[in-house]
Amino acid sequence: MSIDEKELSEEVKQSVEEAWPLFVDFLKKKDARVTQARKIVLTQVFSRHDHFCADDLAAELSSGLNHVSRGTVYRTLALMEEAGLVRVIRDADVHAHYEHTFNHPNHGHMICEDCGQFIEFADEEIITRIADACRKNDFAERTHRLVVFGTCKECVNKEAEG
Amino acid sequence: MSIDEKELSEEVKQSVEEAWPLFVDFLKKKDARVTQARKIVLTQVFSRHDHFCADDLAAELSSGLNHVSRGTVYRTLALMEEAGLVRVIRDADVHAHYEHTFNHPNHGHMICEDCGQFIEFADEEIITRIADACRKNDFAERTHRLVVFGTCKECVNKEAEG
DNA sequence: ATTACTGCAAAGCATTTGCAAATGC
DNA sequence: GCATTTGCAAATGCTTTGCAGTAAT
Repeated sequence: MSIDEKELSEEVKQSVEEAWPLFVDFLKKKDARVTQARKIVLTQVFSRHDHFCADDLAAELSSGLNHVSRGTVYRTLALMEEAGLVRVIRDADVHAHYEHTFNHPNHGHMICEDCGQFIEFADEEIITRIADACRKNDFAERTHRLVVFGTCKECVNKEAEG
Repeated sequence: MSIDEKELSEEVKQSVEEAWPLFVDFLKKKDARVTQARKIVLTQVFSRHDHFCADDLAAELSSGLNHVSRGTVYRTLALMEEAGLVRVIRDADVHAHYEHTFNHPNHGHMICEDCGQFIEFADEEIITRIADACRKNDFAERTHRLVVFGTCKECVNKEAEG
């Protein structure tokens, strides 16, 4: 049951050929295993040109030769994100987070993935440029959201000490 | 059982005094009703200075004099967002959306709230400015996400025709 | 009076997880 | 051979919803 038998366009094949070794490296560095299931998921990801959601991908792999279970698809996507091979556009975090708008113009947020802290930052130019991009695309902006994920100063230091 | 009996700082009182009439106007325009529960939720929202999540707010209002049920808190927050009084920082959309990163630098997405379409847009300067902001805050960026919500050209036209 | 809103508890639903079997190393 | 992964199905947990009672207009 090799996945190479799938009908893949040249473009997809090439992406997979470039991306798979990167994933293998990542897995080895992590002392994780290089498995069939992980290759199938990666291939399916690169077979899609557009945006997709985890559940659709899982559905596509729920039957047929290249079957991978839902749980494994979710687990592999998380790994691929960690490896930087996939990006989350819209996340389904357990909690929806709010803030009030009153006298508080839109701004970006940095979220520390270690301690969960939110740091606000403002940049007029970014807001202007977003508005410009919308104008160019004839898109009527209602609101926007800019979130940066990473590690805050304190947590970086903590790690360095540890 | 008036909510005015709550101990509120001057600052909070003032925000509520300014924001409540705006919400009342919004509700009237919508032919929706101005209710005690809605005022309690709005007051609680402005009693928080920081970011909060829907469920925490619901927990705070789940007991005591100013009791409001979970369902109503969620429904009211949605109304307040529509009214522009509250902003969602991190949403719990049903689906998490992904895209691949390979040969595909980070960029923004406009999501049409009518048809669900994703439109990509790139702006080098925005990326640079985000990196600058992170540097200033000693924040180690792993990745960022920029999403604009609104209505695409086609859907705006559709509405105009309808 | 009429109609919308609320509370409650149950349902929804994407995602996560526990555990036995399978697979990579 | 041993440890990690997988598949399956059940659990999780935020959010939504149906319905009967309540409150706003």
